[in-house]
Amino acid sequence: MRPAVDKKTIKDIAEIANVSYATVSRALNDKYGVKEGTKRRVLEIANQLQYSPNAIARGLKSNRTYTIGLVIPDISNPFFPEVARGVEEGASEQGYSVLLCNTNWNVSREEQYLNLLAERRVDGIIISPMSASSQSLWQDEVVGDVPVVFLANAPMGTSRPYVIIDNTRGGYLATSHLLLQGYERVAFVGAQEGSVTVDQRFEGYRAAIDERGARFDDSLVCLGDFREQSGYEAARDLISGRNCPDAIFAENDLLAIGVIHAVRERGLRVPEDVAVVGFDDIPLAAFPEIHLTTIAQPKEEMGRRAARLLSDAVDRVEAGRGPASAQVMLEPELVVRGTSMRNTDESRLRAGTTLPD
Amino acid sequence: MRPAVDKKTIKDIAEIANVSYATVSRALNDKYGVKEGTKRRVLEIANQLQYSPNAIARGLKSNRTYTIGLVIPDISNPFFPEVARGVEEGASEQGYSVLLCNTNWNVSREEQYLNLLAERRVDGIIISPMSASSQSLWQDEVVGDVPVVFLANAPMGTSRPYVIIDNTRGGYLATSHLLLQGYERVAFVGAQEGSVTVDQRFEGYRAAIDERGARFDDSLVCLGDFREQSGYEAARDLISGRNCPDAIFAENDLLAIGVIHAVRERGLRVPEDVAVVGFDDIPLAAFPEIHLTTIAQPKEEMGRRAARLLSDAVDRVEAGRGPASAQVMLEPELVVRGTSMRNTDESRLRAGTTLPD
DNA sequence: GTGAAAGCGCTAACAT
DNA sequence: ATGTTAGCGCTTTCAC
Repeated sequence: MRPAVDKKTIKDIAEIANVSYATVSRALNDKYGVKEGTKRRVLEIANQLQYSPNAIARGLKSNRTYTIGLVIPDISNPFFPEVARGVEEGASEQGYSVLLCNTNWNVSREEQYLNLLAERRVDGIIISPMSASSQSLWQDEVVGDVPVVFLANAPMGTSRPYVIIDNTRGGYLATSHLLLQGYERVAFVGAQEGSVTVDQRFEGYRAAIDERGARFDDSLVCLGDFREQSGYEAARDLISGRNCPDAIFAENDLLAIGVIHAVRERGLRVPEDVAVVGFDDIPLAAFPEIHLTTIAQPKEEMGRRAARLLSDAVDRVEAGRGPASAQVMLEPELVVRGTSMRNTDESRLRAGTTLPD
Repeated sequence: MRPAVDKKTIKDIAEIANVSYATVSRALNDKYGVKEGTKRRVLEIANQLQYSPNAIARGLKSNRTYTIGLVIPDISNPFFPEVARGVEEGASEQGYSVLLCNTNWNVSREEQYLNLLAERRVDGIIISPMSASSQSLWQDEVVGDVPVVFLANAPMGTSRPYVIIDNTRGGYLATSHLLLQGYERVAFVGAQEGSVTVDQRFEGYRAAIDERGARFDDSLVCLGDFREQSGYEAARDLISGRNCPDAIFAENDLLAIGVIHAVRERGLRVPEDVAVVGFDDIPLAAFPEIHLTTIAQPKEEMGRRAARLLSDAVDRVEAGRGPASAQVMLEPELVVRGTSMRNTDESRLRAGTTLPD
């Protein structure tokens, strides 16, 4: 029971304009079959009344909400804001609004949100799932027939649309680069096991090692979680271990930064003693003070494309055509900065900018 | 005309359960006046049918959408992700979902979104407005009687609820700190003029200068926009000007980081030659490589409190009680790090961590 | 304890 | 060109 001025409806307009409210609806929606005069009058009155069409009612009738859900682990993780921005942009271009769903890296919250989105009858869902778990979630039980697009992280072998980069290739690029620079004992620092992206990046790492004739060493692989602290700890262990690596590939930038801190704290130099390559190219990585070599994902573009893909999927479903699923795999890009080049002017130069004196 | 399995409704359940659909509604909503037996049966069937209540229909009936709009300039600006996270958390605790509205620092998009949110009949709006402009927007024409809570940035003298920090005091703290460290010519670098927060931070700056008996110098004030680049340019100009400052208060951290880069590029040392203090305490500021002294805002908490405030406001409106407006002004906190301490062990120590050797 | 029916605001047949 | 009416899925009187 809202007090204040209750919102005006088409009936209010109809009454004043002396027409049926069907006519008002037609006029407002620019349907044909309305005399110019009445149309103008209706529009005029609507304006005066500050009429605001009720999207809820419209949605009930049309079965379309023009809303999509964006399900991500954590908006405050530096990887996601740009992605989210891309999604928002793409979505709003297509006339959709975005419900922000932060799962907090929590599988049950992910499922909760999926149910919520179903109840809200969103037109579609863009999700960056916590992969391992998601395998089961995506057995269609939860999402039903709502179009879904995976973003940045997709279950292996899914038939649904997605926008990702080639993570395996990314891992390969990173590791090859290190090997080509002459580093020989390249370690792998990763977040939780069982994550599809982590696994694939590791796969690329392995492939590069094998291809370049380096020796794979189990003790050079270190898993933890996705936070800086985890990278810090991993690197600390690696360095103080019996066979200290001379390069570390961290499968995300936050980890990589933690790695750098641990290395420096140990009194070692980056990249002279230990080189570091990250993954994602978060904004932090580009800062002169960090200047991290990394594998870039076009985050904003990925978001935008996911939104467009979803919009297409919705249209297709609406039109009765089946959910043909575009699966977009973008090329990762190696961005060479200062943490991976040994004995070059570049590395000295860059390291130099960090110095206060 | 959705194909596939059309969603089940209470009628479907009613049919199978051999009761009227009113009864189903009651059972589902746990209303009293339903025999235990039927209730269980209904629930059972609902479950089997994978029934998912239609929030749209419910919303139409109840005039409540359990959705709020979060209107911010740009989620990819490092200040906002944490704020958004807080909002999302607070909102979902209270049973609300969050529509993410990125205005892209664009006044007309801000207004567009406000209209959109009105059409969607959100239960309330949390907004971090682009203040100067917003003065007009908030003449209630656009938002009507939808509860609004301002976040981080509120129009001067508004009677609506808000959650902000004391920006004037923040500016004062930052500047005093610099003055107390013995710096004498403290410059002010700010984003666009006419922003309430910028103005207030400047006011604090002025107050501190006057109070500490320093001389205010017009040529030490430099306005631009909110990006790092702008801080960089401002500092470059200040430094090469006739009276180079020995300290710079930048009213946000991104600006401050730009300032630092300009100073270093000029061959000057931070903080020995030029001290820098920022504002906001974005995650970047805490990194050892930057280690920026700054004024902290409890971003996540602010978001959470805004969500709670809004929830309260909605409840109040719903209950017919007027929109009593809690206005929360939090204390800013000076976080002293390495960019503002001259000639102390602390500063040398901190600067030292930056060195690769 | 349960059913019948009205109605939330809108759109879309189907009349006229 | 416009009016009448049904109905989207649900909640909620009001009867029985």
